[in-house]
Amino acid sequence: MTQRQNRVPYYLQVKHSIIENIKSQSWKPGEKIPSENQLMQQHQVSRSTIRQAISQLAQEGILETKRGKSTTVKKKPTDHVKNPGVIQREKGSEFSVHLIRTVHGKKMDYAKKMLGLTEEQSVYMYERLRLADGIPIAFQQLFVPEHIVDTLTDEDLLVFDFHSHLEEIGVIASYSKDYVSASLANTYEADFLGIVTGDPLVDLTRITLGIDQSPLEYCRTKYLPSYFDFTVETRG
Amino acid sequence: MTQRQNRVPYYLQVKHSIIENIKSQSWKPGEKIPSENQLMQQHQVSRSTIRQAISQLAQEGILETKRGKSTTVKKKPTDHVKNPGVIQREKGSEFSVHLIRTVHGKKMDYAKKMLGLTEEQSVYMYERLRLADGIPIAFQQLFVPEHIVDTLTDEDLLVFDFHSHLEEIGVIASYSKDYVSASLANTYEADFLGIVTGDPLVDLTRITLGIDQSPLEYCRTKYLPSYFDFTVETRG
DNA sequence: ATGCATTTGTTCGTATGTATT
DNA sequence: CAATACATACGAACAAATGCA
Repeated sequence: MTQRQNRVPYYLQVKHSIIENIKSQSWKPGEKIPSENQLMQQHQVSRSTIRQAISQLAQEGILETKRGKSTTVKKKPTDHVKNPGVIQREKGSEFSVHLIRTVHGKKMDYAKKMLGLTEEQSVYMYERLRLADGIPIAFQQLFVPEHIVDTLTDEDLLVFDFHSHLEEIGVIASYSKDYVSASLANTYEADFLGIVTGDPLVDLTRITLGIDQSPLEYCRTKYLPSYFDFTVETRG
Repeated sequence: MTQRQNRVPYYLQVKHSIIENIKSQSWKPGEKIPSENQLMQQHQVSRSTIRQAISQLAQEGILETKRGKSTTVKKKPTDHVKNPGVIQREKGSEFSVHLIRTVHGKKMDYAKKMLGLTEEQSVYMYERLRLADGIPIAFQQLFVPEHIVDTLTDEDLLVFDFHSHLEEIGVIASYSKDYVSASLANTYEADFLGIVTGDPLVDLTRITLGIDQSPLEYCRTKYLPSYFDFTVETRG
């Protein structure tokens, strides 16, 4: 397995071997990996070398070590986001979406402006309710240009994460921008969310562009503050 | 320096000692630190122990090592590199700060919890108003542990950006986290901000840690939504 | 409850490799 | 070329936490 002529340091070879085992699902998240002694014998290197590989993987958040217990493959570290340090999370365990209504037309000037559409082009607006464990946590208005709608099925409109769903059906997003603000619930929104008119909401606006810079979606979501986390970490 | 009866591992004692030297500016960013051999003799421990301390600090981004060259204190990348795509902006042209009041004590349990302080430690709270062009745009409560306050002058409390001001006076932050939410103005806040009780506010909470993970500040700022921008761009 | 085997954590010492000055 | 600096690697010993018979 490990070989000298490579001149790749042994500890890196061990590290890659461990990563391969995890990627191939031989060692699954939450499960034990072989002990340091076993790895020593498998790779025919010293314990220090094994430890160097493991400690690096631990610091990278891939393995989890604890004295006295076996080293395990760390379970999915919560969020795998494109923008390191930015975490958007809805709180709950079971999520679903309820479609309130669909509007199709050439009005909705503000949305059309945000999507960069011309006068003649038309827009679909989907008003949706986002639910966590059956409780409404957000009121959402999703604006999509007609030419994108043509590629969607009815079920596509009920997926919880429309944004990442776009990718799955082959529509590639190259750029998206989120604006965060606060607003207060109007009577219409409050009714759906089971709150009182005037309660505060986290107001999230997202614009997504395709690889050719053409607009894919303009989405405005108003969350109950306690069901939504938006955090930004800065290191260095 | 290093002593056995502590039962704090030697490598952690060395690590701490290095951090102290950096915090006290004895070893400045970009400059060399003593070689592993010198540190061995200073601390009277083996080279492996020194290396364990240094390699961890290197992985934490505090030191920079390179074969053949001296280990240096890593220079902090300038602000804009920190988190590409995340923009926080207050709107206006002329900014200032008004100090409403100062509270000092051992109550304020929530703030102490966020700062990771013990029962006996005390906290200073500064209630400030952030103004843009003379108009109040945010109500801010800034909690600082006593040992940080000791290093501050009265003028330090009136600077507009306390966060980046910390760096200027030599207190080095390694990590900060911002939470964004929404809340509604209570009567007290509304009064200062010139709005009506119940108006929505963007609720920004920031926690800043030093390089030794000790808490530097816990800050809660409530902005008038129209005077604050928080945007996140994602590419790829 | 006790004790023993297992597992990771800390520390030492030594030797050799490789890049920089 | 030599001296210095960090990097890799081995082996050994003991400590501390855990789990099991």
